[in-house]
Amino acid sequence: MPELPEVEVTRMGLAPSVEGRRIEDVRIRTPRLRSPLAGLREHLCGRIVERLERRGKYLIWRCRDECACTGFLVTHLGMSGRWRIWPLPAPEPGPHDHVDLVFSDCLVRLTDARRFGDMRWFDDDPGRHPPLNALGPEPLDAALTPGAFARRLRAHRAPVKEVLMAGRVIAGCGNIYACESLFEAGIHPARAASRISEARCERLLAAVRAVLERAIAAGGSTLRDFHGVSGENGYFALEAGVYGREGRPCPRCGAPIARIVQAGRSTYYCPHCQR
DNA sequence: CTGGTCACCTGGAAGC
DNA sequence: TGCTTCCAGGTGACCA
Repeated sequence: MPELPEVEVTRMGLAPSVEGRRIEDVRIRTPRLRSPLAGLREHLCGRIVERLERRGKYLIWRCRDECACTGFLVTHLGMSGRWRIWPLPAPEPGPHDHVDLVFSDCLVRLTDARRFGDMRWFDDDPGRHPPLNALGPEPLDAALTPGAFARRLRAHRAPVKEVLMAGRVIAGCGNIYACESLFEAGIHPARAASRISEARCERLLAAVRAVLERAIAAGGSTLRDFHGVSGENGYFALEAGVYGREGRPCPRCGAPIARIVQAGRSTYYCPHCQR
């Protein structure tokens, strides 16, 4: 379900209900998602969620206990995960409701049909450990300069679409936003990253930022089945330029959108506008 | 290091 | 209607 904008929208939705609040109980109904969930209850019960942060597509729940001892819950929504807030008493959990974090007056529930999501505990800064330590810089962080982005991007010979999606040059760009950003920047997805001029790399960074910011402002509703933390319906508020539009006319030039497969994933692009 | 392939899961849509 | 096939927002292990 989620790429960076959906995770950021989720973070903003959850934060007011969890920040500064004590986790009274943790209910785990599934032995494992990507990682085993055993032990999470012991780590989380009684802790206070100090801050909810985001890194790429990961949420980082910074927690402390009564002794001001800090720890970190790192969660990922995989392909189909979502968090939802329920006031107490919450409805009975369904078959894909794997975890509840219970607070004094509400609970937040992780639902994930495909179970590609993840929850892991870290006793120290998760940014120093896999998987976060392999992530590239945050695309929306102003500290990332166009020059630095160009240098990093051009160090790779792989197709630029694959480099964007791998998350090592820049974090958080999944399949949809990688496609849309390349369309916006007029760059062919199969072009070797190393063969993109510095000027066009800079245009790509601007495109990535514009596309992500637009999606966040729209409430993450680029994904057809994205739901907010209160369950509000996902609807395509942002029409994709190319994603999922194979054979339909390019919004810029009218040429039919093409689909190719890169690294096992569908890539959509305009063969006329993207070079 | 690189690129390719596959595995992890379920459910929805499309095709017959 | 019902069965089969394909496809899906992500990651990471493994192999040449």
